[in-house]
Amino acid sequence: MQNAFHNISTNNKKKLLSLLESKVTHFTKNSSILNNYTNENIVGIIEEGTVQLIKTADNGNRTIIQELSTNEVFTTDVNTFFNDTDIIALEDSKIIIIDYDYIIENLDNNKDYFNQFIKNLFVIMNEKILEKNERIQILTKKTIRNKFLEYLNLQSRSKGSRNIYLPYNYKDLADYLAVDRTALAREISILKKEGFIETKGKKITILFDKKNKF
Amino acid sequence: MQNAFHNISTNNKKKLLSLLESKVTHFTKNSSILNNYTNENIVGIIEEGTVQLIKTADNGNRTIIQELSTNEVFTTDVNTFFNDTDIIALEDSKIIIIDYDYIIENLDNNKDYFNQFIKNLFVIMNEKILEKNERIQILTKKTIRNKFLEYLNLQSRSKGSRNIYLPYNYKDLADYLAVDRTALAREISILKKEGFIETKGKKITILFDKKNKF
DNA sequence: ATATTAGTGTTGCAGTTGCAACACTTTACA
DNA sequence: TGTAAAGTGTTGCAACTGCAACACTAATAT
Repeated sequence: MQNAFHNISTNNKKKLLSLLESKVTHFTKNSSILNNYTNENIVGIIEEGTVQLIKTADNGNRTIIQELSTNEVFTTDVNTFFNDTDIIALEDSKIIIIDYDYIIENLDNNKDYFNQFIKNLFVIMNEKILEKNERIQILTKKTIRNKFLEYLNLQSRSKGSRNIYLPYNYKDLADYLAVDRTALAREISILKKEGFIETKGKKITILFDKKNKF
Repeated sequence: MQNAFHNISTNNKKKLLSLLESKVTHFTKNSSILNNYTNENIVGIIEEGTVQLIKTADNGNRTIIQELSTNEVFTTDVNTFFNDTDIIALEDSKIIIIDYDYIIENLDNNKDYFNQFIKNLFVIMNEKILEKNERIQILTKKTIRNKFLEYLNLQSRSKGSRNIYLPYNYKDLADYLAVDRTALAREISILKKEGFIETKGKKITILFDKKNKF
């Protein structure tokens, strides 16, 4: 994921943040970031710490949608988040909060560092769109088996390898695929018995796959 | 959805498109747009006609992910689309094709019309992200009932009304929720019997909803 | 006006999934 | 180091869902 301040000097970063009237806000561990900005669209950039986008299910289970660290960006929208969704600081964090409208208003600006920042945000937004497309592509598959295989396909494709290293644990994978963890374990077990895949901890190897001609 | 040429005069639009070395390409009915751009990231803007983002399921069923008309924007990525996804012209269409990289490269440019264009694209990209977040929020619900109720909640919330007018038919709604049409019909039928909702054609009325205190 | 096609609603059934309960392993940390 | 907490794998079962088959209605075209 692109860094929002890629190719921007520390000095210019300061100028930029002052131009955008951004505020660096401290959030203590486990505090809610979203609660403070329910009436405006903001762009948040993690300066220090870790932040999690969390959704609380009907039964009270909380699942992590996304985890963001230093220099990563999140955007919020008044209409998107409510009730069951929140953004919380996983540890004490410093977050740069920018009013979305300030960015739009400053687009006429012709300062070098601002243009670089916009360029970066552009790349980041595009990345986010494509990332979400991928997730939707997976979620629209109708069985756990197909969701999981689609996940493997996309990973394998983007890495150009039949070996996939899970970036998180199986519990989180189940959350990402929006399925029950134990049901996923069952399907993975079946796929192994069928000789489709091999697993060793978080390494999954696709043995063969007719669809993608492995 | 924001128009990509919002607040840009016809004359400046021409200058802009020439600056970005965009090409207006004609696509005949049912022809594939994506096939022609497998090796580059493009931004497409519909000048005339209608375009559909189509996904072909394992069983051969084709479902429409998105339908775009005049002035609407789509972006593609080399890594995102393959095999089962395509963008096709629903009717003879003129499409403005811009190389994604050209937009990025021109961000240093300080022409008014270019800044306005970037501003528009920015708004569009943000809209798309939030739209996709909504869909993901729905798709991660585990039952048809909950997917449908989440859809109703989001619609009702954004319109500020208990009356929801489906923008498409029940078949397409099922596709959007990624569930079987007849199974959705069954759930809707149950919700009606339970007195949760009332339907009259494409108008759905939420009668009461504990969660959102109607 | 009528034939054809597209959309809608119902239901049985088989296959899939969530959930609960459990055993076991790994990790975190006092 | 030992103990609690977190993660993993298995299985039975009830609930949910996709699919097929069907009837009916609405829209469209000739």
